[in-house]
Amino acid sequence: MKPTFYVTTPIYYVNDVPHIGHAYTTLAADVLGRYKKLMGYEVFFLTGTDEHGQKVEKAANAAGETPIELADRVMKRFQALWEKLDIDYADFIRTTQDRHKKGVSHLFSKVMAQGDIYLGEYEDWYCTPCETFWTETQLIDFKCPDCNRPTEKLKEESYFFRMSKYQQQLLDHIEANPDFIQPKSRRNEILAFVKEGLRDLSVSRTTFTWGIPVPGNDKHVIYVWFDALANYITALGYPDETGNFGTFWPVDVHLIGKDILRFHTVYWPTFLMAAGLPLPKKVFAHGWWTVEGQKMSKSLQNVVEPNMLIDRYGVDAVRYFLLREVPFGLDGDFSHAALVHRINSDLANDLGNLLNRSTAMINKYFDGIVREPETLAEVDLAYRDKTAAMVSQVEVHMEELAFSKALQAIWEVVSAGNKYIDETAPWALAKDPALSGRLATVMYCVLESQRIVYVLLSAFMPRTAKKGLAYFGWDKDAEKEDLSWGRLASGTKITKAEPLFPRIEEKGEA
RNA sequence: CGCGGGGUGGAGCAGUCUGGUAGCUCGUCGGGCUCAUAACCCGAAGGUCACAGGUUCAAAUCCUGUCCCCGCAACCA
Repeated sequence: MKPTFYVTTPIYYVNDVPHIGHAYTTLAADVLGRYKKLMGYEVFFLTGTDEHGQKVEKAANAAGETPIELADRVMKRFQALWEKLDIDYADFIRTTQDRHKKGVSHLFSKVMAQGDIYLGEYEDWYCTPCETFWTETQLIDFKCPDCNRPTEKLKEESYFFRMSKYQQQLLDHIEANPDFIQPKSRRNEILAFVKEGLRDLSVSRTTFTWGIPVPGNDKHVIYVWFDALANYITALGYPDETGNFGTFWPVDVHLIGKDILRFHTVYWPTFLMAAGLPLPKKVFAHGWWTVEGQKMSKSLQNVVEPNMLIDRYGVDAVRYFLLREVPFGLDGDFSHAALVHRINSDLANDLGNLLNRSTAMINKYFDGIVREPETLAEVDLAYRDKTAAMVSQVEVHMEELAFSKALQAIWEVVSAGNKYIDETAPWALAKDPALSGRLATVMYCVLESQRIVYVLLSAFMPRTAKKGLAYFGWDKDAEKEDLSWGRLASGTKITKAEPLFPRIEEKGEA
């Protein structure tokens, strides 16, 4: 039986339209999923949309539509983007779907039945025009931090989740599982946070209706985070614990942005503990993108729109850039200049040009026919070993979700290929017919190394990899076995490659 | 003194745990090659490793203090 791998993105809130941040998380999940699939895993990759809550209700009212109309509309924009980004997800869950609502109700009832959800009330400061509750510490001069108008103290009936009860158990779990929360800096943050003490959490609202009703009390809707987080199991069929739930839970990794770390590493695990379910194996919080050095914000009008990027630069260039430019987990800066630079230098000059020069040579010297290599010389062996080492390095880096390092490891072999050509100087060998066997060997090595590069790249840049592999006679999906040296068959006819990534003339500013 | 991370050639980073020629990518300059998308390969210049003390034969690396930057600090999807 195949090993399994379950990876998720957050479900995106339909109050916002897709931007580069959403694309980033989803892309990372896609690459990880594709890589695991390549390595022989049965992969379940889940994404979706979060469609309940007061903000959606309000936004819909403002737009003169119903909440579900708004959700339908925005949800399609997410799906369209994922298609354009070549995102290969297995399931797309919406919190308004029946399967989800049933699962959430079940989870809520179960936790309540055992006494970990109780009815109480909380008292906070309410801003009537904003219809929002604020804690005392959030107020500025006892005025609403949003609109600066006076607030009044109001009591609201609410269901509470006994989160405090799970504080120690959660601490123990985090301490016993160093990889549970990554990167390490985030783990430390959460550890400090939990140590300060967990309060019980309000898990219902009565100020709006767009949500899943609390079982047995229609006046309340379930708190959006309780609702949203449960998607990770309802999509697997929970509460039915056979089927996908049995196969894929606990999840291998939840990929998230750093803004929602606490929900995933405090709330969600304690909900699961209360429900008696296993905890996620890993939660990884990646960083934020700034744009041209500035914080991305609607008011600055600098929100990067992924559709436009893809149209302008191509999907694989965007995929490559986002994962190569910045270590996963750290913040990074997006700029057109940096993107163009990556395309020209890494994709056109290094990767693309290597394919061109080598396919050009084999056509010039051997009419494009791959010949059986002779015994490998030292320089060939070093190159072959470096290629093999790359495969295991990529494995190590992918295990740590170090996408940038994985790509660097691949590019070391691409560079080694360019250097190898320089050192072996095939054009010199070609002048002496007696060296034809040697020339064939050099050609074989330079092509075979690249073939393996493209097999690995199939996780990162599926279209480019497909095009590249086609030159080596690969028309099927690459598999793990294709990563070993020597699978390029002699007799294969190789045509001269078209440029994979044409250089982009600089100065093309936004 | 709330907790945590960080300040290294023009830019972005590694190295700090386990002291001992300061490394990588990009940029700049010079050279080589000609198979290739004016691409590729080689070499050079450039840093008192935030600042001030201390420990040591020896400190970017350990200790103390100072300055500066950035996360987190509970109901926010």
